[in-house]
Amino acid sequence: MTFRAPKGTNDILPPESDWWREAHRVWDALCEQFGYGLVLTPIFEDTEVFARGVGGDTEVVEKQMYTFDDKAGRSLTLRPEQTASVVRAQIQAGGVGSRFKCAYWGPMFRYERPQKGRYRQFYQAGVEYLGSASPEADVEVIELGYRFLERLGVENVELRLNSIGDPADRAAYREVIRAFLNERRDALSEDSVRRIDANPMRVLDSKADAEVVADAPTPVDHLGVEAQTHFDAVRAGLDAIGIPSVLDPRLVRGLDYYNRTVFEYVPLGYDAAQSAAGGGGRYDGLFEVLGGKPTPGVGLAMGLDRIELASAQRGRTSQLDAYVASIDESRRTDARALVSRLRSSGLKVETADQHRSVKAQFKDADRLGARFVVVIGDEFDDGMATVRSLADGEQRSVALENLSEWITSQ
RNA sequence: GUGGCCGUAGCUCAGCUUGGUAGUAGCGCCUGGUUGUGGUCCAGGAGGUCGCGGGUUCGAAUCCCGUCGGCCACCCCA
Repeated sequence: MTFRAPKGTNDILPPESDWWREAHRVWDALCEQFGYGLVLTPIFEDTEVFARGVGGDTEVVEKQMYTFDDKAGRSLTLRPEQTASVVRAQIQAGGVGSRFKCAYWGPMFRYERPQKGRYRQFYQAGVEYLGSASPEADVEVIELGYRFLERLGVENVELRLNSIGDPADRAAYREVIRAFLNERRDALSEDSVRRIDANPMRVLDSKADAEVVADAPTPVDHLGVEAQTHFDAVRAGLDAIGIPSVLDPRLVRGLDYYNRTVFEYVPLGYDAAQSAAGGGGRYDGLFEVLGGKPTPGVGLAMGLDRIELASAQRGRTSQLDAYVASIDESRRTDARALVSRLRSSGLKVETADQHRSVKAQFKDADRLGARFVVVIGDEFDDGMATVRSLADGEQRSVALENLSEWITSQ
């Protein structure tokens, strides 16, 4: 009997995981710079947190949740996203005093049919900017996601931006779009017809009905004064810091808690149906929905699995500073002692774990991408080592006491 | 959830139409050509219950059914 990872889940092993380690470092550094503290929440929550937070009419809640009863009969759900958890945590902690900025990173779970860039366990890095209704918060969050992709070498990213207005704007718009869709009922797909009553705005991003909906009224043309002012400020703010964006009036997103600003990052070179590498928006009503005091918020989530697929740095392995090779069995102890000293001085160093032919050790070093091979032979007794550069084959004698400085200086 | 394509060595894949019991394939791996030296080259070698289960047949990688998994589109979103 052999086992495999469950459908839609992946093992991420070296050397592929080198990218993940790097992405995690980049993310942590970025969030620290931007002033976002770390938030850790449970991987499962009371099912109601998501059912209410994400919204009962959403695809995610209707059919994608990993829900189970624990031994005491509580209904729990593996988090399909983390915003609802973070908001729940803040309410539990007593609410947000002034502004509160936090970041997270971890696995999310949705029961879907897997595809490239779409898995049942997938990874998101995200931030939440809570307690501020200012468009400046939107701009900062959007910039952070943009910089993340930039630092990971994701090229040709299109930032798509839209505003779906305040709840009152949307209620008015809903009647307009409903009327439009009803007139064209016969031309629409089954899915879209079903949405006319439940969630007509969602028909806008249907691929099957793209033609029918091409000249449909859009939410951004039905914004109230306040939402319009807010949206203008977000766009101006992005312009001011040199982040290009395109207005996408058909961008609506599938979670109920969004209002006003919504956005997605789409790497244009990434050829797959699951094209959004990240996205987010404003969710000013979410605190009330989860039983808290009215508190505005804006956030984003970046899809690490998809970013990896689009990242220029994928497959790049980190270099080893030195590989220590022993000339024969009796030199293993000396080799180990040197490895220990070089590592203590901060270098990345590897060696064999038993004596092998020198040839085999060089091959090993080459495979690992070592810059230098340090040969430990009889010269070791005189305090010397032979150092060969694998890049150009140049070889020289270096005193052991200067070795780490010498390698560092190269 | 719906429709389609696919599953042979560690990886990429040929063979499947016309069933006869797997390939000098490429890459990778190991050893040797150097008694203390890689990446090139040459020689040799290891490695596969042909995803799994069942059926048809004297005989199945090859045909049929089921199942698991992957991919693509829809859907949905990260």
